[in-house]
Amino acid sequence: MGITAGEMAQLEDLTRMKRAYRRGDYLYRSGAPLQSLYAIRTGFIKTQVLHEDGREQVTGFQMAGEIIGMDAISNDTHTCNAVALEDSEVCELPFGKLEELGRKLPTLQRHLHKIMSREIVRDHGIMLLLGSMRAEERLAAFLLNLSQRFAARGYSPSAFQLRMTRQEIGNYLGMKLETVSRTLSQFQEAGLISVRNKAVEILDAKNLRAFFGYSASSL
Amino acid sequence: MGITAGEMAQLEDLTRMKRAYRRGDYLYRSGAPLQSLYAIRTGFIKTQVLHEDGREQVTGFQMAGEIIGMDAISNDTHTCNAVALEDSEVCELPFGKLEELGRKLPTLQRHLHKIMSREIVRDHGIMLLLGSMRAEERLAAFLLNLSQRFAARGYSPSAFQLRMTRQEIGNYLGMKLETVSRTLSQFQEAGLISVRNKAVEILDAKNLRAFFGYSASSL
DNA sequence: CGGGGACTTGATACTGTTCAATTTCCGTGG
DNA sequence: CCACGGAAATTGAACAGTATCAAGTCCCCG
Repeated sequence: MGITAGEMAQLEDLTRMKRAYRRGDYLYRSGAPLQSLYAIRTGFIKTQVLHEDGREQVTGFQMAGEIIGMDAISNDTHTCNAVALEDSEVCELPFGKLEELGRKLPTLQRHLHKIMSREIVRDHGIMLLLGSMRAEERLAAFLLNLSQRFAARGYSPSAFQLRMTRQEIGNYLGMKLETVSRTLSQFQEAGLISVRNKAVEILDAKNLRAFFGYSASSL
Repeated sequence: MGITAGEMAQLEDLTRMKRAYRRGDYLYRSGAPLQSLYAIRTGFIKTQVLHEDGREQVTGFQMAGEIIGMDAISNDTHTCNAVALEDSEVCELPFGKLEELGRKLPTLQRHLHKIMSREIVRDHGIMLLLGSMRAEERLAAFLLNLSQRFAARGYSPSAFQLRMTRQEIGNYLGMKLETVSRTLSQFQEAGLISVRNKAVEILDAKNLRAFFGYSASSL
């Protein structure tokens, strides 16, 4: 690929600036100028857009290995908030350097493009979910998506802790917290899952999956 | 910016491959390999994602000056369909060349990044709309967004033709075609708009805007 | 260990869907 | 160019899915 030692060093430099955030801390806020993209190392982050009238929409829950902040490239200004849902470690990737280095390293360039594209595809999946699924289906999709992402990181796909409140889940999925709670209880009664507060166990992934047609791949 | 004559020529080459599509033609289909991005010159395109169970979701209506196809970068495969809603002219921009040229022309590179980011921001706006607005608000937002985009292209912001059916509008906005129809009639009775089939006139943008808090900027 | 937020559950209200019946529009073929 | 036929749109009535309001419990943070 023609990566020189100097370039390699630059790339390493990019990932060295790790920073710790406490639960509730903001990585960035809507309106802040674009400085960096943020690569999550550990922890859990939520992103949310705000509406002038006070409404807000959670646009995603991000975990280790995921990169956020790309909304800011469009106008050199962040258009959403990013908040730590638990204590987290995050790498700041100065976007200017990323672009510059991308010009020298086609692999890096391509990688950046794929990451942005993946976000677009994910968003389309959520539009499908919000636009055409019922509450049960949305929640089933949500749980299976979490399950899959935990599995991909070496954690149990069947037992995990929710890092967000019912309110935040509901906001993300376009439903009220009471509906989230009721639907979780309903899944539990049906023997599909077991819930106790934030501890969730998926008992019957197959039938849970049946709730919304098929795979939870693109959330 | 240090653009050489040769590079300039390459850039021009990119935009030369214009192609005509008839109403109903597909620019690309879900599953097709990534070849190009598509810059719309004239006409109207809709993009839609498909779900295994047959459900589909319109993810956008695109018009002159807008670029689509970025969903395909993630996996080198398109994840949605793009269909011409009327006869249209579209430039194909071979993505490989775009990336290559981006390495030489920082301005082009930055431009591509902004376009992808803009799509992400737009999608977040739609998530907000789908997740937290009522039918009236969604439709008002939709009409004002169209109005604004027509205005930006030198057309009347107050009188225009819808290029899509009630079904397609409803699918995009997460509601049924009957609800779209009813809500349009309701807006008309309230003196906010005038509708006759696909011909829409916005009579009272101010009060229409009041329906959903504020600006239609990010749709 | 105290208190406030998070969660659960029930009863009721309401928005939007579904089903159905017409009407209108528009593209196609004669 | 007109007539035809199927698609698109409108409108009504009954129904379903969620939201809303409310009360009470549980958890966990400081």
